[in-house]
Amino acid sequence: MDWTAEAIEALRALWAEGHSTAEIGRRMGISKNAVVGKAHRLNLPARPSPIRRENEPRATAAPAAAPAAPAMAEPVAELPVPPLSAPAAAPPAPEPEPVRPALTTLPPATQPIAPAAALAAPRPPAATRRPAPPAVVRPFQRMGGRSCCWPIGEPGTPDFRFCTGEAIPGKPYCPEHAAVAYVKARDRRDDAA
DNA sequence: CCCTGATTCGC
DNA sequence: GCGAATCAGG
Repeated sequence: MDWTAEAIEALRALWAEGHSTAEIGRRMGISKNAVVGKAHRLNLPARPSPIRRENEPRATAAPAAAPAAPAMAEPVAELPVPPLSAPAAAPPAPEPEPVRPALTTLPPATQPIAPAAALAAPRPPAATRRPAPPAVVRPFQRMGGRSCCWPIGEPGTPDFRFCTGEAIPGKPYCPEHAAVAYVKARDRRDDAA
């Protein structure tokens, strides 16, 4: 996994939303260990672990001087509520038709390119008009948020659909898919062609 | 068994 | 820094 800024952003976003590490791993196409490991390294707030590792053989040191736990407020992970900032403006954005990753043509710098990581992930169809997504919508979805453009499933098949996630403002994909869709220019330098 | 997250440690 | 292996609880 190459932890691009986008990937980290996606990890943070999913982590903050309370998804399980395995789930995040699934969504990002990486292992849960990778997720946990990275989250840990990023010092992301640990979530309630099912286990407890305090009976470590080293506590015996000087428990006496134990710093009386300063009434810590409970870590009520309060979701930062996505800034729906743009009050009335919510730019309808005339649908710039985000150039669907054309593997053959290499746009300049940071263009959405085919999910490189998508070697095992959904492949963006050449060009697909966005049909109304299935009636099934995740409760997370908020109004005003534009849906993620990431195609899921084989285009043309009955179960084909688009990701129902909320796209990052200014981007056509939700955080996790943006992580896969956008690759730093220098990173795809040579594997591009 | 399945799941969960945390830590360790070779790379 | 990374993440598989491992641990440990549900």
